[in-house]
Amino acid sequence: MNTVPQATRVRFAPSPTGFLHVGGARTALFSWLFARHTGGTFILRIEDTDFERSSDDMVAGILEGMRWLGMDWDEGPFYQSQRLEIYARTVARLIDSGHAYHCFCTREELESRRASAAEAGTVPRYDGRCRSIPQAEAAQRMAQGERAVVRFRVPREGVTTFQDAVFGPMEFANAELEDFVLLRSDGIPTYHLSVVADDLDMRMTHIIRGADHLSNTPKQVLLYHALGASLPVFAHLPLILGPDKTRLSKRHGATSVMAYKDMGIVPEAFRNFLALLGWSPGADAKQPNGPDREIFSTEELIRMFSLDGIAHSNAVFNNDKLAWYNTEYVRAYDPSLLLPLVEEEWRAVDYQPSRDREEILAAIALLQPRARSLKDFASAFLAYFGDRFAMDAAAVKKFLSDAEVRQMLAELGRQYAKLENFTEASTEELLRAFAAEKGIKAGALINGARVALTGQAVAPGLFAVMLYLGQQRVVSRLEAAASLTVE
RNA sequence: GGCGCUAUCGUCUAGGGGUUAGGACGUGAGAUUCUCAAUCUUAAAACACGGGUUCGAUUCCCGUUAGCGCUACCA
Repeated sequence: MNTVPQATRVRFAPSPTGFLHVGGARTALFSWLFARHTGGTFILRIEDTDFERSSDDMVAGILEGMRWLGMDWDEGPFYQSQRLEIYARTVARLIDSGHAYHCFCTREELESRRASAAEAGTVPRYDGRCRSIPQAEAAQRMAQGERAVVRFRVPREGVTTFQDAVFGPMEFANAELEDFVLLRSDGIPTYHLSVVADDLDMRMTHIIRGADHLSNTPKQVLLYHALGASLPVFAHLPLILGPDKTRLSKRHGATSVMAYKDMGIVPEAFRNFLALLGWSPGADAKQPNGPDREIFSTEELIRMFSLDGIAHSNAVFNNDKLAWYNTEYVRAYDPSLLLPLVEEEWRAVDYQPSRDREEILAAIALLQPRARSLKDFASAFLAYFGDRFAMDAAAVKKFLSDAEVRQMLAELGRQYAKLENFTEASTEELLRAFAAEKGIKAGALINGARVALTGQAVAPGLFAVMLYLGQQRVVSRLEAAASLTVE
């Protein structure tokens, strides 16, 4: 076949029956990466033909999630609910060509037939009893007010085949397929019809979606054939599972991507993590000396992404690894780029730092080596951004429960007040001399001072903290240790 | 039940007819001593099972088992 290089057109087509969830986000990411890698077009289409379960809030939530992850789209969002004529036209064509027919069986009838089939132990498949109703008769019955769905006339014999870019050649016996519904009795299309009609209308070249659609694909292939269209490339993605290896769901906790934002995850970390769930850059990640690479910039991901690297087996979502990615990203950020994200966290908890921008950036740089998430800056590390901060009870108990130590810290504070050249070296020198004079281990004083100064048992090196905080704050916070009550 | 997909450390994965089966997360141990949720060193940890094919299978084929998916007037 003589193939003309064709610009790729790929879509992400979520159903707004829930927020953007992890699985959907991964599908979107792979589609987006593929479109960007191939220099093609990325299209967003909202599949809202299930009016009962779709809502505007969910659409907004999905768009928010897409933006958070930095996945921009070139066309859309298109809404299937606004494209009903296209589906009606498509169905009319299929009826005219004999590929589809009206079915007057009611839901109740179908259900009872399914039930008895189940009882008899046979396969509960639509028996095609309305297949032979002539079009004229069908038209007449509908004119009299009878409700009908439109079904696709699946060939009784033969096989339907297609090539999946991930799973390879696929073959399904037509006899396994039933005459599925294209148009519901209220005139709303079902998924199979709308997805094919739209993918055709929007000239999609690649259909990237979850493997849960693999078994649905032959039905759609049949539709393509019936419409005289050539097939797009199908690429099915293995699913993402929860820790118990069942399909990821609400039971497993956070399932909406925005929940991860709320946990203090930075979008780049989430994206990096997601990209390597079910896809691997293979040799591109190998380094001559040292471990394989795990951290990739967006540009690298786009450059390296290919359908070939997609795994065939399902993957378990690993929270620990996500947390590790987050840590790596949070620590690698330039403080000035991290600041806006931190500020968002502060707004969320209604916190206002009382230091100026330069100091805040310095504090962020000081804290980054120990931070794991954006949340750290909005809770544990607040003592660096202002004077309003909480004392961690466990830390106080561990290092400040001795009243004598608290008194010594206050006294140390008074000595610091008199220190002329307040530097890392001088503060350390003074503290160690003071400890020696008091006959106490320097470590005990250092640990106590850390808690007095930061409210936490975990902090950067104490004297770096002192230098950052400045003489005045160090003095007053140490002196305040004396009046601390420990239960 | 039928159909489909899948199977490498606990997890994510690399690899592929002959390898000490590689890396990452997590876990254990040790070091450091100014804390650790920091850092460094280090250890344990995998080819599901059974048959073929082959001089040789973890790799290819078949089967078994297990897991997942589909089997709607949901998508």
